[in-house]
Amino acid sequence: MDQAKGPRKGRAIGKTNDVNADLIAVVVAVNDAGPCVLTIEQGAALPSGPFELAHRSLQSGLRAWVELQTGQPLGYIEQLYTFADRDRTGGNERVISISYLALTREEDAGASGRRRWASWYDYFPWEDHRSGRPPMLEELWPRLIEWAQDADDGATRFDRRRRAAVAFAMDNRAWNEELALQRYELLYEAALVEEAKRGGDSAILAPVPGRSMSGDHRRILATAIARLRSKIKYRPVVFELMPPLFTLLQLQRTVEALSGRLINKPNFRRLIGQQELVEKTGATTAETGGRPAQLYRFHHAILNERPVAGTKLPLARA
Amino acid sequence: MDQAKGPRKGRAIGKTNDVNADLIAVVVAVNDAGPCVLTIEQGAALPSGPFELAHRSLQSGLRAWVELQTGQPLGYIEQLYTFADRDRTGGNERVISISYLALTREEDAGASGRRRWASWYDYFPWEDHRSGRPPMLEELWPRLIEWAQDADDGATRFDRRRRAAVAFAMDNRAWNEELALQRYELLYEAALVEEAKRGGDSAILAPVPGRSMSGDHRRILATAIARLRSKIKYRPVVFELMPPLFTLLQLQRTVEALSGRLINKPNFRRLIGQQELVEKTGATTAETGGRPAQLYRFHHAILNERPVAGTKLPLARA
DNA sequence: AAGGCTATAATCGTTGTGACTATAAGTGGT
DNA sequence: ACCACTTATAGTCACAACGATTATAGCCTT
Repeated sequence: MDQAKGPRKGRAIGKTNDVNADLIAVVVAVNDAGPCVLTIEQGAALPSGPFELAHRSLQSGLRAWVELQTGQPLGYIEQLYTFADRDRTGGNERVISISYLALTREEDAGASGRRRWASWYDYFPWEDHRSGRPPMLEELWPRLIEWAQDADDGATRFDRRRRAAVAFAMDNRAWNEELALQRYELLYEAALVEEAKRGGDSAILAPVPGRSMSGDHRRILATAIARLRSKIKYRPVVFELMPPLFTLLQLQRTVEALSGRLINKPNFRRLIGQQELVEKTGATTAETGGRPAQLYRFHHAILNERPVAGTKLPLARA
Repeated sequence: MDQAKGPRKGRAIGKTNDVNADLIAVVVAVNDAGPCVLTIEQGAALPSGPFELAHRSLQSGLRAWVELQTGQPLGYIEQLYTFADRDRTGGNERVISISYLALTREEDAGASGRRRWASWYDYFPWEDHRSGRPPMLEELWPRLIEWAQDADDGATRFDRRRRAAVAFAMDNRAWNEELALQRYELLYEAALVEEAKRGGDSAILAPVPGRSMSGDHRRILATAIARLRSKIKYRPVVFELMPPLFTLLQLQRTVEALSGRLINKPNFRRLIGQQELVEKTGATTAETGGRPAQLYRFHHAILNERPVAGTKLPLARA
């Protein structure tokens, strides 16, 4: 859809409104260790670079930067969010950041030295509920409550308390894995993450466990996690992360890695089966320890027939 | 979340990578005539303008442009999509467009001369199924089939035919209102809309009924419609379009206007009721002709408690 | 041979929700 | 006053979705 733009009124002459546009990629894969994100600078940053004239499109610019910085070719790509940073030079330049989510299979461990796959949960240890509720949550709750109490007026105290309770499953609420972004933003607002202290804020509190990243990259990663956790429930995107052949348990483990919670096995298999999302290959594998499992492949044709009703997953009704 | 950006490597010196960033707004309201979009230039364009240094954020820049061009203040805003236009000057400038969806109540009919509320379905007449399937679809099908047949190789023919069938409910398929964007893109690809012919393509076909817009504004509108039709099913955003007090039937008519299809009345009321999304005010209105209806208001508190499970709507299961 | 692991099938019961019917309470026309 | 028509509101029925659970099968290691 390359349409010429219509006439523009009120466009200022000259360079006063020029900006730089940055492309930032969250590249996700899943391996035995869990869900991973592709990083540079020893896990401190996401691959990124400016959108340049040489790039044919935003997506191709992103692919170029990721491949240059990490050697990783990208398959599935989806736009996440665009935001404008605050002036950082004070000059006549601003930066717009356009973030993308990419899904890939973790292959090609090419020796591009700067790249590194890091687990999601190194950055967000409170997000992994596959082995039950992380103990650190119980240490987190009182700190959030304290932050809520610190508010000036009663309305804000009440609001903070409620937001914290919803996001972090306080007061016997159910954990909602899709609130990953809200949780990070709440911790940022409460100055409980390292990033919140860079602005010169004289907050003294020790940050919560979890590795930080440069800039707002950890926030972008949280955005990607939330988006992906939501999307796997209604679109069959998991298969972008799977090898060509896989067992149903491998598929289930991948979904569990992403959502950060366990799934009932029989229900998972029934759901996958009745949606015709996979097809048997006839081959089996004995690498799983117990009874050899059927190897399946993704039933690509289904993508065409059912553009909407995607991969519903049995992830806790209420 | 205004975090300072980390150090950047590889940033080119000078102005070579500068771009202009445009903000484009799809402002939606619903009145008795149906779902409307705020336009300028007699319905030929959406409000838009460049992101400028004076703007504190992308959102505030958007609000400023919309208010300047139409006098309409905006409430709810949500980012839609960011795309890069192809070079249009051939020079060292590119344009990035950041589009937003805004929901508002159509009040303040202030005399700002350039503004005009236009019905969605003037631009997409095939999207309104509230009175059954639009007859024009039957004239559209053969043209799409013909386009599919025109493909060079068999695989493309098959693919085109299938995409057309899914998007436009051919072969007794069910109509899916969320595919508004796919439908427009398909018509564009098939050169059945006026916009497709601007590039100098020597297509001779007469365009399908439906008003066009300048640039790719109609495509952005289609994006907004698809997003909104999807979102009302899981988030209570409809209420942004309602007056403070409303009857359940008015609420239902609004949802029907957006989704372009009719809803079963008892089921709609049951769903709204059991989700506690509205609360009775005690007041009634007799303006509806029959038995006076209860006036409701949106139960704001519910937004806080249930951040996820939004407004599920009884819109055709399969 | 036993125990452990995984794969695979089948069952039960609750909830969600689409389709439908019935009743209540106003308006306007004759 | 009656009737036709409008809309509001409540209730029922049946089926499909799905969470939880149990049972059986097949291969491994020790």
